[in-house]
Amino acid sequence: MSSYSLLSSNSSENDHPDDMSFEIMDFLTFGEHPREETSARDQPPFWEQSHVVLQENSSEASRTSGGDCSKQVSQSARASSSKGGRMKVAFKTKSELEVLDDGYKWRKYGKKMVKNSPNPRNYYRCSSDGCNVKKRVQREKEDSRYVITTYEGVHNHHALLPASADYEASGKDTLANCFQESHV
DNA sequence: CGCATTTGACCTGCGC
DNA sequence: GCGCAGGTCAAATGCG
Repeated sequence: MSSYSLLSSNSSENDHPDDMSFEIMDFLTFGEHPREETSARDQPPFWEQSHVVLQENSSEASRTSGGDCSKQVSQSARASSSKGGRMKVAFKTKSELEVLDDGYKWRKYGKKMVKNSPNPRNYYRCSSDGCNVKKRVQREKEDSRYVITTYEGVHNHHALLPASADYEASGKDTLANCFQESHV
């Protein structure tokens, strides 16, 4: 896995540092852009939505994303089709939790210590039948407050958990909610 | 008891 | 061909 690298964060501004449950620091996409293929779907995964948003508003990302979720996007997405095949999305978040609630149910299937990092990498698979989307979660070595999450593949189903509705009611933040807010 | 997590073993790809 | 590193499997374990 050396076909990409995370963009460094340029942003030092933080509108609501004390309110932050996490910040979205970097966001990258890989492989085919799913928008054309999945345009018929009424509810694409949140990162696809955000990918579109961030690409279209790349220069405005940092100021359009400081909404109710108190999240901040410091760097916009970069698309690549060099690898072809499976869609990959990677982003860095500031969070105490490693597993951010994105509305899908994940099953952990592996954990590995990686070279050049004191933090282990965790491997998750979508637990829905027939959906082989995977994600890797690893804390950044320089600053373990940041979590690097890489999604691989595209869900062939809707979110298992009604994250938006449930968490809206409880006032709890989710990645999905944040991106929804950013989208407006 | 069923399901999720843990964790060591195994597999695979890549560089030398 | 060998060794290393990353990724996955699956038995053991824990928890609700």
